[in-house]
Amino acid sequence: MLPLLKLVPTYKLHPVFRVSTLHRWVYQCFSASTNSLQMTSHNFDSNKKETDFNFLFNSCINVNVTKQLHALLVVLGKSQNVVLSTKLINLYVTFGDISLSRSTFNHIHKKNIFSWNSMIAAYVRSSKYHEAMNCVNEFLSVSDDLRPDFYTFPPILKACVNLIDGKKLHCWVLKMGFEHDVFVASSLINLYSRFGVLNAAHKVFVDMPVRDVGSWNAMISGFCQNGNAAEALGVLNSMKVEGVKMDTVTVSSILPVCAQSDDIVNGVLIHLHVLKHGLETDVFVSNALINMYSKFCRLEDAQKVFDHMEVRDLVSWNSIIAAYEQNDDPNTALRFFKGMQLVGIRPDLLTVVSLTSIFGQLSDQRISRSIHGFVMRGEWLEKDVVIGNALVNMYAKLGDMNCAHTVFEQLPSKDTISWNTLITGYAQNGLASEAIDAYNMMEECRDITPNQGTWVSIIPAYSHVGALQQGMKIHGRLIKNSLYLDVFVATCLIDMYGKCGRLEDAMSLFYEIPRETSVPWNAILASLGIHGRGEEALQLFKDMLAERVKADHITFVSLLSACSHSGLVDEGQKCFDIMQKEYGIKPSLKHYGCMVDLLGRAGYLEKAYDLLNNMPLQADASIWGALLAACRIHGNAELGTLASSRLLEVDSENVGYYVLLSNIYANSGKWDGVVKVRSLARDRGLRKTPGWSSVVVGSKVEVFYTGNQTHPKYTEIYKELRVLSAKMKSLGYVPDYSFVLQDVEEDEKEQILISHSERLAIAFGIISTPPRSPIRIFKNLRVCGDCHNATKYISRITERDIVVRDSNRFHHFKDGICSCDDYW
DNA sequence: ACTGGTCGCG
Repeated sequence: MLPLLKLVPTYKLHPVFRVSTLHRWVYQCFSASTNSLQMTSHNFDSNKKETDFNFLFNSCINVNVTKQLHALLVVLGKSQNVVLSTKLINLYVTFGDISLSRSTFNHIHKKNIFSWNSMIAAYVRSSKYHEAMNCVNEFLSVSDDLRPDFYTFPPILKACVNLIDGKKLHCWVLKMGFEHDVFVASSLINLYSRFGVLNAAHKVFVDMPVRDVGSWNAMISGFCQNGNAAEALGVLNSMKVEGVKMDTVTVSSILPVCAQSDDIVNGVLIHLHVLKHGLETDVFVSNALINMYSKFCRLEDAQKVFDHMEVRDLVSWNSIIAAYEQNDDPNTALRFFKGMQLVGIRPDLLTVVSLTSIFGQLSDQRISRSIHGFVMRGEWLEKDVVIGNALVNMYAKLGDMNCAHTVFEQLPSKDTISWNTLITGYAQNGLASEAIDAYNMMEECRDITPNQGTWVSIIPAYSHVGALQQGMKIHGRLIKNSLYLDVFVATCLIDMYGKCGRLEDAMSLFYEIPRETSVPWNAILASLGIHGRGEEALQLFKDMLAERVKADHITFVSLLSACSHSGLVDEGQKCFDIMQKEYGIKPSLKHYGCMVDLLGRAGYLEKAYDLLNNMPLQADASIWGALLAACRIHGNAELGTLASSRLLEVDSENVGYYVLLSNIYANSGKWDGVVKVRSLARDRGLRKTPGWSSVVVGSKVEVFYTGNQTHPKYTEIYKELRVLSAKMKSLGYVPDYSFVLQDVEEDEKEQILISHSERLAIAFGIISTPPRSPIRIFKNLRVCGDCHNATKYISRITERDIVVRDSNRFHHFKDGICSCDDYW
């Protein structure tokens, strides 16, 4: 007869009121004199049955009280008693002292199956899986008369660390006929789920003649942890059909699935179930609720759950801290961290991971360094890679890639995420070629396999420098394993094709991939925008709505900038309105920037200025910059002066603005203004962001910095530029010195214009590629106005199509004409 | 007397 359902007494923990009983007792035994100790032992009837000791065992609340009880049992001559010793083994491991469990176990002369089971389980409970397996082997070799029973298997199955052993154990279970025991079968389900063999797990599950809520939970969590949300919810549903009610475990494994599959309806329904059945007093449940609401960005709900908790553990605090940290509120997160310290809960590794992210967001250099020190002192770097990865990420967020790289180098072990973090750090700090170098080094490591995270960090780096060939190589590699269908990877590829001027390739990829979320739509809308195809962007937006894809704030940034690049003022205005009225999206600085740009470019300078003045947010440099650029196009020196003075208040470091202002003055003949701006720039000792341009020749990306004279082809490049310059002048080109800020003689100014990075890159492209082939240039800043003009002439003289992508948009030069004229 | 299934990081 198979043991199917058993009533199992679970180990109840120690009612506190009994503590005093034991203390009084132990006090009588030990704190008094030797005589009274003996007297007490005499008084205590040593023939008492084992169950008479229960109240003492129930009174043990920590390892010290347990030791006292242990000593008492020794005095009473009970140290050989297998029942009492087994209880001690379990108590010691409950309080985290596995070595005391072991020595207690060793002292038992006649070990029985109960004591072996407890010892094996004790190792598993303290995550010493290797020792647990050793103990099993010891058990099999030492005792001839004892056989494992169905209590032995669940812990062993849990300790199993590879699938091959798992399958052997499964055979063993079958041979001994334990496969229908609820606990053993649930453990098998759990084992197969851990190794991702869900069909095997599911087979064990369906073959079970009797299932308790634990078996359902094992199956559900198996699907959950392998990311099969639909199947998990399916099992949950049949559980409901069979009339089994969700318990705290079910709820805490299903809630993360709701978050993962963006299923807020089910999430809230489950929360209602929790409230109806009073499950919210369980810490696991409340913690899972906090995490779920955090993923849905519903911080009020997360906090409500947190506030109502009666008992909060480390995970609760970590969860609420991470909730605010993940939703860009580092200050509140920090307040909760302080609250946690106040109630005396010690931070663990994950707390520190959140803290690094918080300080990265707060961009506080000093505290960031102190947390680095804290990690080093605790030698936490050795404990887990995640903490090191978090530090690399923190320094990257602070823009300090030197420190990030140093920490990275010091990591005792590096995983794929370490590399991804480093690559992303370089890429997001505009150091694309360093990102590419890091990626190439990563490819050389044999034990590191790139994953989705790698692609989404390296592809943008390639598109940043216009390395179309390399990007396409990755695309080809991803087609082999279908990862290009991953929405995030595909979106990067779309963005890359867009930014590299291959709009058609971007479009065809877009139509190949799943489009249920706004993410790929936003990318393709932005691509259309920088190519000046505003009408098509608006049409695609209509398609997006027809396919019931929800537009978000990024959609509107893409859309507004598309309108702005194509001069679609009314349409842009309309988008701005429906964004607020129909979607309830509060415009951010980016949206206002697009609108100022849109109105300003089209010549509605006053309207743009009004909007800027009346917006509820503090204008930043990019918005004043947009207004200033518009003033330059339309030659409005007054407003331009005003904009630039405000601009220099918020960002006096960016030399580009001085150039713009000087250019405005020069165009309106205000030469004293030009002089003033130049001396201002000189006095501030401006170090400008190094401008660079890149050009792809063959499969190699060549990068040129302004004034770069170290390139191996330097002589030929400058020779070509001088030849071109003479031809350009004969066609009517006049250098525009207002783009030169330095106070030098005219011929030197011409030399400076000639050494602009975009000019060097174009010249290098001309001398390195066959005649009349097209040239693609990338520039990290905006193209200089004089270079823009010069490139028109160059395209005519050399009969080449020249495509220049700068930080703002595409410029397509063909036969002396550019696709856009408002180049600033 | 001993057994299974639950929450948090980049």
